[in-house]
Amino acid sequence: MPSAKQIPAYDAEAIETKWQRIWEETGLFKTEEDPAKPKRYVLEMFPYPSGDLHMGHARNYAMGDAMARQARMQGFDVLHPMGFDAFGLPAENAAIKHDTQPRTWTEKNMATSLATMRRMGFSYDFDRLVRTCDPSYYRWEQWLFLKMWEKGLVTRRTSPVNWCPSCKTVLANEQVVDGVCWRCESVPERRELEQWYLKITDYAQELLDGLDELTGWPDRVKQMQRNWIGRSEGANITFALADEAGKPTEETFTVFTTRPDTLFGATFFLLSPEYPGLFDIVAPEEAEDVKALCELAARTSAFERQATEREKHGAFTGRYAVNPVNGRLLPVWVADYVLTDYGTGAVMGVPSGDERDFQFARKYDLPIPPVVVGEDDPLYAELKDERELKVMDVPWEHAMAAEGRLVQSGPFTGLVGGHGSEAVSAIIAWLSERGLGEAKVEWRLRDWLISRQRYWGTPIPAIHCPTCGIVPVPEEDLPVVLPDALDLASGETLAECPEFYETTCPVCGGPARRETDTMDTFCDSSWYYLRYCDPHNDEAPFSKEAAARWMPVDNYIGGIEHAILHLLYSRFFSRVLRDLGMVEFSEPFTNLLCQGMVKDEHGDVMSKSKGNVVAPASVIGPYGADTMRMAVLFVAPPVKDFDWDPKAVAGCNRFIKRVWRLVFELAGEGFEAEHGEISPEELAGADAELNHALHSLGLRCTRDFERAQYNTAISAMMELANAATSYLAAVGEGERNAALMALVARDLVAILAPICPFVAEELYHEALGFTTSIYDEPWPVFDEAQAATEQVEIAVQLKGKVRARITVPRDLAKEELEERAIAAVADRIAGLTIRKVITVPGRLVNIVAS
RNA sequence: GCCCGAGUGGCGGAAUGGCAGACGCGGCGGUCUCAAAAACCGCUGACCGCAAGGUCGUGUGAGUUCGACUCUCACCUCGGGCACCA
Repeated sequence: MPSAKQIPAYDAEAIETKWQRIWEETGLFKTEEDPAKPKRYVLEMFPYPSGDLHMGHARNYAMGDAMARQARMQGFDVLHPMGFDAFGLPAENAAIKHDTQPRTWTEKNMATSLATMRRMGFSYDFDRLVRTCDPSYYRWEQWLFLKMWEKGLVTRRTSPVNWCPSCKTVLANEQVVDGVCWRCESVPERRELEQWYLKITDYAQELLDGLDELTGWPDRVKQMQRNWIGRSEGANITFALADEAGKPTEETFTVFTTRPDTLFGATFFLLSPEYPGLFDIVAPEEAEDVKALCELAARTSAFERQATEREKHGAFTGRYAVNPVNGRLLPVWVADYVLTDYGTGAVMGVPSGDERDFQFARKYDLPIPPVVVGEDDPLYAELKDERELKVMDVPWEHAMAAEGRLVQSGPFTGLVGGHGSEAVSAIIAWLSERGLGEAKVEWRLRDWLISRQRYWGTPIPAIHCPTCGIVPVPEEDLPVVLPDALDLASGETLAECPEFYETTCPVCGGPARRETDTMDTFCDSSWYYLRYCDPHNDEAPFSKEAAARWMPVDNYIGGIEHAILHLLYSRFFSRVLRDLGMVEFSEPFTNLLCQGMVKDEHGDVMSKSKGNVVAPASVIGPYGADTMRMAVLFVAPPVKDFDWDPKAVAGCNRFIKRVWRLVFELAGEGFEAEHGEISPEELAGADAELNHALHSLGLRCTRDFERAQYNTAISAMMELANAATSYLAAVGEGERNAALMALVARDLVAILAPICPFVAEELYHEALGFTTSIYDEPWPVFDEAQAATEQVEIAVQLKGKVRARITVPRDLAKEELEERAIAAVADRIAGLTIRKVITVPGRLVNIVAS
């Protein structure tokens, strides 16, 4: 018999401190490395240690921890590691500001963040902590760089780059967001610099194709990567420069176009202001104009120059190109809207087929002959019959159809044009036969610029020798250690630190200079997930066996802001490592969950400058970590943004306190003392109802865990608590089924455990009387058969509208069910003929009568 | 301009083509209390009705279906990605 046992008060802080200590002492969350168990690799994106963790981290890690803890209970060998993305510019800037060292600042922040992680009860295996600023880590990054170099994936070249004047370093293409530096929002300058690149473009097609296999990734992210990679199919077409007499010379230009079908509509020819050898072809009398235009382009920022609304500027070169398809002479112009680093830097001007060319033609009064007429054009019908129109007969107002039939296009007139159309193939074939062009694919993706002119990063392992050129640092000399104690506050850089850069050439032994650029921090985060598999290896970045055991990551969780940068770079690194024979897979992350942002009460992004940041500590203090964890998971589905709501937090705290009392009440003298055989078929009334609730809600909750829908998993727990509360209210103390109550109590605690670990562990011990950890308890088994009730409510519909509800035995025969349903609505269908009866067993009967 | 998402009560949000609004917040009423807080119980989409009950209702309009928040088409609004990329 359950006794009137005194229920202790719920003291979150005491409980949480206690279990945090015990879990650490017993090493409960060390990775087991038990090959008999199936593996599960649960990973949250590691933080940049810029201070303490914020709400976004708390939400991210609460999800990962729920996943890892549940997987463990389900019998998986779980790898759930954590680390720090510890190199980066904010540390250096903070060090300059406070006259300290980046390492000191970073160490302090890592310690603070670690304390918060422990306080939150995240079940990380801290023995595997990885910090990218440790030589034991970046040594292997330098090693990987050397391997890539050997493979020909590292290049050093001079090209126009984005230089951030405030960060005093170059930026990767991906790091210029909306025309400004992703970090400090200053406008980058365009500079011609020699820099280090990784040839990610070698993998462009594969990175694009691989997206189709990633069924566990959100479509949104895959779409963003597709946009970023930007594959365009078209053709390269050769145009010859004309001589004085208008005859083709030996000098040619190649243009890339996605619309070769509009070739007959070309009326001018364009070169970019940076086109190599431009001034060799400019006619002397036009040189001044062209020069002015090039200077204007050089003065304009890259972002401004690429703004869609910007007015186009051009200058005539005084020369003509020959359209290979009809011999027409096209004036060659220089235009500032032509990009130098996409395609060939030369473009054919088709004003009727391209909005930009159209604007240009209107401004400089160039002809605009239509070549594609759309279906809705009045000319279209005429065209289908005649198949030919006189050149220049059609006014320019008919321009700008993306798809339609070709006009004024010689032998191709009448063909269907548009992207990937028959006209495109026909013209490419025609050009190919004559050696004037070929099909070509272009990419928006550029090679990854990885060198940074900053101190706090992984040194690039290269040496500049006056005799031998640029040579790699020999493997045995790794790591190239980043020196401590530069006087950053006075502006000292690696390039001014002879202790660092003075060295000898590994080839000739002569005096040489060490490379003083460091690597982009995104290199650090492109392979850290592999290091976790084998974090203490000092022979290799990781062993093949360890990678084979744990990779790929089964569940990767992090913010959408990494959709392009980090997630694309990591996919690239994985493929390189595969081609180096170090791993067997191509895709590093099987399932990806991008959690939404936590915003403030008014829907604004939390930021220090706005002063609207809610610190995790402000919730953990008054309510405890369990409440904090539940709140960030309950308020919204994982992928959605949510606005921080203190009321919702209080609601979660109320629920935890309710469960606390409820479990003590249900558990009686403890699980062992109370539990006994329960024969489901003998349960009746309230007992049967409670048992049904346990199994149906347990199933729902389990399924919601599996699809990472924590908000609905929690509501299933709440419903189970409600069912148990109703049971206690409805059944007198002497009538209660103690065994059933003990079972409900144990299972409720078990399903709560992944989300609220502290209170679950405490209840498991103190209310239910267990002595082992709840994380050694298997996930409860819920039974489909017991989830079903004997009586079911059936909706009776008339033509799809619910008109009555009847309660019948679950296994009632179809005929009888329909009979009863018809009887229930007899007065409504009196005088009508029943045309059809649709029955969905256990749910509804729909009667169609007229 | 191109490409993705998303529109459901006062709010956050639930619903394998089958009883819309689970669960929570808030609100209203009650129990307990000298009182308040806490806790607990009940009600809570809109409109009509004393009530039984009825009508309407998932951004708008059409369609498919016995039946549509769910599928199809068009449109509106919001959010996101790409963008002088030829």
